[in-house]
Amino acid sequence: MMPQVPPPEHGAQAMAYRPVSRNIDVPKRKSDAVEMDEMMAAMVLTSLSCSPVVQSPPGAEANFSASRVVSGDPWKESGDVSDSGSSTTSGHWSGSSGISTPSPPHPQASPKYLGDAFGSPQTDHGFETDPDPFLLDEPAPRKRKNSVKVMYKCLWPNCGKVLRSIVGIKRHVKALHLGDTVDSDQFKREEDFYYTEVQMKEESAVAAAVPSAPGTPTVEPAPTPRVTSPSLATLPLPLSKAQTSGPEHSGLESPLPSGALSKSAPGSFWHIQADHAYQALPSFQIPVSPHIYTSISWAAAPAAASPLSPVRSRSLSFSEPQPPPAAKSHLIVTSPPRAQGSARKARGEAKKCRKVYGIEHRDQWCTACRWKKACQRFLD
DNA sequence: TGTGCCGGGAT
DNA sequence: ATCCCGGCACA
Repeated sequence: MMPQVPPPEHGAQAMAYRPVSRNIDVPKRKSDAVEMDEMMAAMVLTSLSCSPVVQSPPGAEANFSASRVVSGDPWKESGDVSDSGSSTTSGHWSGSSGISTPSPPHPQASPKYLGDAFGSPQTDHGFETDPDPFLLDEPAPRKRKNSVKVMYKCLWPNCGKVLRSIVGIKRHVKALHLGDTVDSDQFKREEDFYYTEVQMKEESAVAAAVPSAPGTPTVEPAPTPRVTSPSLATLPLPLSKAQTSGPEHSGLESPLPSGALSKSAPGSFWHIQADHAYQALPSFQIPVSPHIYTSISWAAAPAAASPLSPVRSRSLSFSEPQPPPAAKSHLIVTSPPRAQGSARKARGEAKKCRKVYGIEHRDQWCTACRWKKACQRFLD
């Protein structure tokens, strides 16, 4: 897990990682204002029609930030885009990422995607829906009914695919019909000729969109202006999440939204609050790690444990001594049949402050240890 | 015997 | 609430 120093030749790619720069990026590529407007309209529409609930789902987010992942700061990104408590829903993260993770390392749009479009004509009953993540769980109730939504229909013979976003449709055209020569300048704008704008009622649009949602682990966000490397879209999320704690991002940490901090708080944060775990929330100092293990990484672990662990252990090196999941589950299993009525806690195996720091460094102990209370730093 | 920590006292 | 310690249970 090397720090993703942006290799020079990929500079352009890595630059488009965040919404901000995206906006900057777009106008640069689109010279005429009209198209720009369409673009903006599409984006506005999509964002409007997307409730926070929709945005937060990791699946969407995961894919969404695909290109940004390159920049190696997905955690923060997630905070940016939707700071709704995604950390508690970590299960989702793992789940969806688990599905999308095993991305074939092909630099093309996912093979199945292509295969579908070409191989099975039946997919084009005129309404194959936008495989963009928004519809993943677009909560219909949130929609403003009767509002008209602009959709984009592919005009390619026998295709008729309808997408919500202009970007999506362009991408579709490019990827499927023009061949994935996305970067070549000659096709740069050609895709514009292969789609048309369609106005449809929000409701029907949704109806069209939703059905495809459940089964398909889709891989692409509508408003992604970057078409360059579809494969990126399948980057495993947990991985990126794990990266957050890595020192390699330390430079980016300062602008972190506080929300993200409190939830994910990469190492840099908790040792600021050196010690009062005992009375204060343990989540700020070292004890945080166990919580992270259980609530986040743990959930993600089954699917992506191995890639995670190295990073994790590095960032959480303080709590290294304890083997997270094993210890936890063990605890759960054994605790119910707790020893004879005594409320006394079975002595933990984990090292405690005393052992770790020694009596001579008592000042480094956690407060609990200093007060002869149950250690809060090295929980069992 | 050293250690972890409960229970409770002092401030 | 914070700090401290006697004393017990455990390894």
